[in-house]
Formats: sequence, structure tokens, C-alpha cells
Amino acid sequence: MEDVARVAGVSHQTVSRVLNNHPNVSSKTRERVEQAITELGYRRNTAARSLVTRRSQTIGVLGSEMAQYGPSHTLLGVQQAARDAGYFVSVAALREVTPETIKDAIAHFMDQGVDGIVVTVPHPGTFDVLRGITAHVPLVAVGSVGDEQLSGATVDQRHGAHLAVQHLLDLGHTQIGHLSGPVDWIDAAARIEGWQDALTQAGFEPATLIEGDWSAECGYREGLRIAADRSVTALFVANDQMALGVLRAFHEAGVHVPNDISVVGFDDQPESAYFIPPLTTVAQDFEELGQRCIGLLLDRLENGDTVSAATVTPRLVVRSTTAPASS
Amino acid sequence: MEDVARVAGVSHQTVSRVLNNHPNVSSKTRERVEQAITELGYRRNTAARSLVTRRSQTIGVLGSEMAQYGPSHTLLGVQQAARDAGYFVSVAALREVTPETIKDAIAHFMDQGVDGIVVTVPHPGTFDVLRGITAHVPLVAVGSVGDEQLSGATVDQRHGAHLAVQHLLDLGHTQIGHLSGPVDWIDAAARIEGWQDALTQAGFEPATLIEGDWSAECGYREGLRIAADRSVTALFVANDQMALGVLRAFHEAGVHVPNDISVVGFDDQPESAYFIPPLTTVAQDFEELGQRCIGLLLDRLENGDTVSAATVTPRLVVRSTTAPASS
DNA sequence: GATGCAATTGTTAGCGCTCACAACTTTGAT
DNA sequence: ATCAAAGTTGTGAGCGCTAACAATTGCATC
Repeated sequence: MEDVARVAGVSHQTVSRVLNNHPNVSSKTRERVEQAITELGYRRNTAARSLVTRRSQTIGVLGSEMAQYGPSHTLLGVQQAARDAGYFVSVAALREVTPETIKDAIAHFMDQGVDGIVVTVPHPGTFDVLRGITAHVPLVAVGSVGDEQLSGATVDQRHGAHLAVQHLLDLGHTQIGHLSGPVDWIDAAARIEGWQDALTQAGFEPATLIEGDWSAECGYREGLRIAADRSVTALFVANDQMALGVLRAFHEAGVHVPNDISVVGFDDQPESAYFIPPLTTVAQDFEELGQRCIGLLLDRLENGDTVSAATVTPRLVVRSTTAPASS
Repeated sequence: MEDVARVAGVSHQTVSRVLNNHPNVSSKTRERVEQAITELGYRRNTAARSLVTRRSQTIGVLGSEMAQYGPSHTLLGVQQAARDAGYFVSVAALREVTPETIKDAIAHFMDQGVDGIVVTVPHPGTFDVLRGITAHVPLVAVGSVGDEQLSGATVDQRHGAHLAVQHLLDLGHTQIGHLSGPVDWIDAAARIEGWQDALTQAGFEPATLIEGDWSAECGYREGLRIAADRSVTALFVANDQMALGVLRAFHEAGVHVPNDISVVGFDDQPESAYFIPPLTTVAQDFEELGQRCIGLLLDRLENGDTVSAATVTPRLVVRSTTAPASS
């Protein structure tokens, strides 16, 4: 920086002012400094800068199951939005989710001096842990609706589940089962509630609820059982991967989809259009979710806004696994 | 730090020594300092530390298509290995791959003062761009075999392709087509070569080569064409997603897998076991790949090793999409 | 031409840490 | 008891930057 100042014939402070876009620099000087910067290929030292500003221009992203479809796309959205805003993104993936591992990871980020943290750990206990932590930086929790202490960005999963069930109801189904995700996942719980609500509102009993684990393997296993007992005419499956397993099980058991049983998934992964048959499902935009997280964070960081929330709305994609109920 | 020193009754330098595990500190003093640290909840300031050491304890990961199965799992492996070694991981995802965007991202990392960079941009041009850059930190390129200037970690894709084709040859197939990935992907090129090699070695002509784009949609499209012309009895597909599309196309066209045509995929995603029928494919361990990258980087960082390479070996997983050729 | 005010630029200190070196303390051999 | 060598601790400087303040300049006003 001293070198730049010398070349431009000014003081180091003026260089700093140019770098930080301070108003009171004459355009002539600014130009000279900028030229010196490019000439010398100068890059400002981040460490020195954050030592004095106490800002690191870094956002930490804490997540579990980061390689899954949802989380990895959320990360992508977060990353892009953050980089567009001039922030670095530091990632910590949890191998195992416990209050301790979460606290550890947050501490890891605090050590690093991040300016804000996005948490995508989709278990309800997470929020309590986060509320118990006094991080001195803004926090956004994915999946949380947001409250006094914690900002939240979320897909309206309940609405998504409504959409799915309503579609089946519209087709004349009344016996609509649900193969859910693990109940200790926020998303799974919200989808269960949406399913129950829609059914209850329509005057039907939400009877058949099976708890799954998101995997195709589990979808297959439970699919075989459902195929054997045939107590439902339609099945709302909490994600596309389990739906894949279900379709395979039904295929093997000679249950025809959609004529014998209708199936609706959730997520709309790109592959779902190529299942046999192509899957009717609920699409959610994870990248937008990630972007909204950063939006929330930047609002708090730059405008000093307090807590807030953002919601992304899912939509139904009808393909070939749903058909009118045979009367 | 001054506070800790005061509480422990030593100088700030002694505190620093304890923090850095310097040998010449008496165990009594060390204990006293450590107690003061926990008592005060002291955390060392990363910015100040890296200002003087010129080390940031951060590793940059530069990638494209980061939400895909391979890259996201590689990132996971990188992240875990890095965190175990006490490093932070900063991520930059490229929206678009050009020499400029790569250079930008590297510059972004240099600004941040990363200690090392892992690049997973699976296009051959990448390596030339990287060689042209004078980053003053160790670089590991995923997919590169490594050379004088550039360390590399890679899955032996050629071997994987061999495995797939040999399996089909063993079943008596001789007309073995290949639906490849985009030829400007390193992985796609390596798999094509493996396919060609294996066939040539066995004395057959590698005739039917179709270039795809990794997507299920493309697998479906090309699958329909192959079903119509029936010039092959077996198809080696460069990834599982395209294989999904192919299976769907064959199903629709009334081509029975594996009796009419055998299909082998590549990747072994967890879902592949639940395709209809379950997919024979080549498994590769992306997390291990990521871990090896960090291993390479740390070797260079800590032991001053020069360039080197690591290879992960894929293996064949036989399921139900392959059967002996009907004579 | 003197005066005041704003716009622009320079000077100094210090963020929290590690490095190099100086100073002190112990140990063990003479 | 004496001395050197090793082990242990303290002191001062400075990494590259920005904030606060001081100093200078330009320019309109009386």
C-alpha cells in the first residue's frame, strides 16, 4: 500500500480512501491512485483490514447432510449471492448433529471472525441450541419461520403438502396415505402437518402415516408393504428419492401406477421427470432459498434491520403418477 | 491476550507460546495459562495471527457444477478432512467456466490469503489456465494426474470404464455402445478412452459413440433412438442419471433390459439400486477423493513436499441391468 | 487583501498477534 | 564454589491496514 502511495505521489491514507470509496477524494487523485494500483497489481491485505475493522467479509454456512439435493442447492444459492455481495463463504459440514457439534461449529466460525452465519440443520432442536448461543453476529436459520432472536428463511412446506394432497383430492381420492421423512426433521414434520390439514379440511381422516428416512431403500421397503395391504388409493411421499423406491416396489408387486395407486413426490429433482412413470411432485427452489438467506443477512449487516423472515413458495408439477381414483 | 497474561501472571509472549505448543514452556506455567484461557473464555484473533504469519488456516475450494452428485460429495470429503486438520474451507462456485472466471476466483482466494486451493473444474482447459497462474500457494486439481507444476487427485475413470466394458464382454457382448458425457469434460474423455481401449484390446471395433450431456433428459432422448435402431446389444452409459433416462426410454419402447439390451452406468448414486431394473454401475468414492486432495495439500504445506498425485480406484457393482448376450 | 469555511490530504496511533532477540533461571559437570 | 549449556521467560518491533485528528489547500465573501 505504501508502494502504491509512492507511485501515485500521495499518502497511504489516500490510497485507503480510494479503496474504500470515501467521498472526499478529488477525481484526479483517485484516478492516479487507481492507475498505480493496476500498475503494481496491488491487492489489499484482508487480514490487516479485518484486524482493524473487525469485519472479515466472510459468511459461515453451517449444515448437515450437505451432499443431499436440498442442502447442496441451498449452499449454491448462498454462495452465489454472497459472492455477488463481495463476501467469502466458509463452510462447515456436520458429520453428526448434536448440540455440541453445532456449538463447536459456531465457535469455529467465531474464531474465524465471520460476519454472519447461515445454518441449515433441519432438526427442530437446532433452533433452541442457536437461541442458547450468544453469537455476536447475525444468524439466519433455514427452515425456521423466524422469531425475536433468530431470522429464518424457509420453503412453505406445509403449503407444498397441501398442494399435493389437494391434487389427489381433486382426482377423487379419499384414502391418501403419507410416507414421511424422519419426524425429527422440520421439513418432514411440516409436510406431515400439511397432509393432515388438507385431509381434515376436506373431511377425511388422515389414517395411514408411515415414517421413512428419505432414502430410496426405505421407499422400496415400505412400498412393498403398501402394495401388499392396499389400504390406500393414493400415496403422498415426502421426497422424490423415496418415491423412486416406492415406484420400483409397486412395479415389482404388479401394482400399476397411477391406475391402481397414485403417487406424489416432493422436491422435483431433475431426474424425477424420468422415473417410470414420470413423477408428479412438488417443486421447491432451493437456490432461491439460499439467496434469500443472504438477503436477510445482508439486511441485518448493512441496514441494521432486526430479525426477519423470508418464505419461498413451492409449486405442484403434475406428471404421470397421478390419475383419477377408480370408483 | 494481554488479559490472559495478566491473570496467569506471565507475559503475552508466554501465552502465545502455550497457544502454539512451543516446546520450551514449563508444564506449571502452561497449566496456569490454560486455566486463565478457559476462565476468560479467550479465543485467539485469527486476523491478527494471519497478519503476521501470512497463513490464514483456510483452504479455498473452487468448483463448477457444485450441486451435482460428484462435486458435492467431493466437497464434503474436502471439508471434513480440512476441518479435522484445523483448516477452514472457503468455497467459490463458478456459474460459468471460462479462463476469466477461473482467474477471478483464484484472485478472490488470494485476496483472502488462503493457504492452499483445491480446484474441481472438470474441463481440460482448466489445467492450462491453472498452470498459467502464479498462485503462491499449493494447488491441487481434481481430475488431473499431476505433473511438474500441478498436483492432482483423480478417480481412475479409465479403469472404471474398463471394468464396465469387460463385464459386458465377459457376458458375451460384442456390440457395446457408449453414451458419453460432454467430450469437453475430463471425466467423459477418460471414460470414452477406457471404453475404446477395452473394446480394441478384445479385438472389437468401438463403433457406436453418442455424446450426451449427463442429464436424464438426454439419456431418455438418446435411449429412444437406440431403441429404434437396435445396433447394439449393450450400452455403457457415462453416468447413472443418463442411465435412468435410457431405462425409461427402453421401457417405453418395449425394449427389455437386460434381455434385449444390457446397460451399465457410472457413479453408483444411492438411488441407482432402485431404478427399474436396479442398475449395474461403477462405484467411485468421491468423499475419499476429497480427503486425498487435502492430504496432498497438507503434505505440501507442512512437509514441503513438491507436487504429487493420488488415485482412487473405482469398482464394479453388478445389479440387474446386465445379462448374457442372447446368441 | 484578509477572513472563514469547506474540501482535500497527511500524520499518528493502534488493532492482536508472532518473531527475533535479550535476560534470567536452572542444571550438572568440574 | 564455579562455570557453561540448556531451559525458560520477557521485551520490543512490526505485520498492513483504518480511524481520528491535524494540516493544508482552494474558493467565495466581506
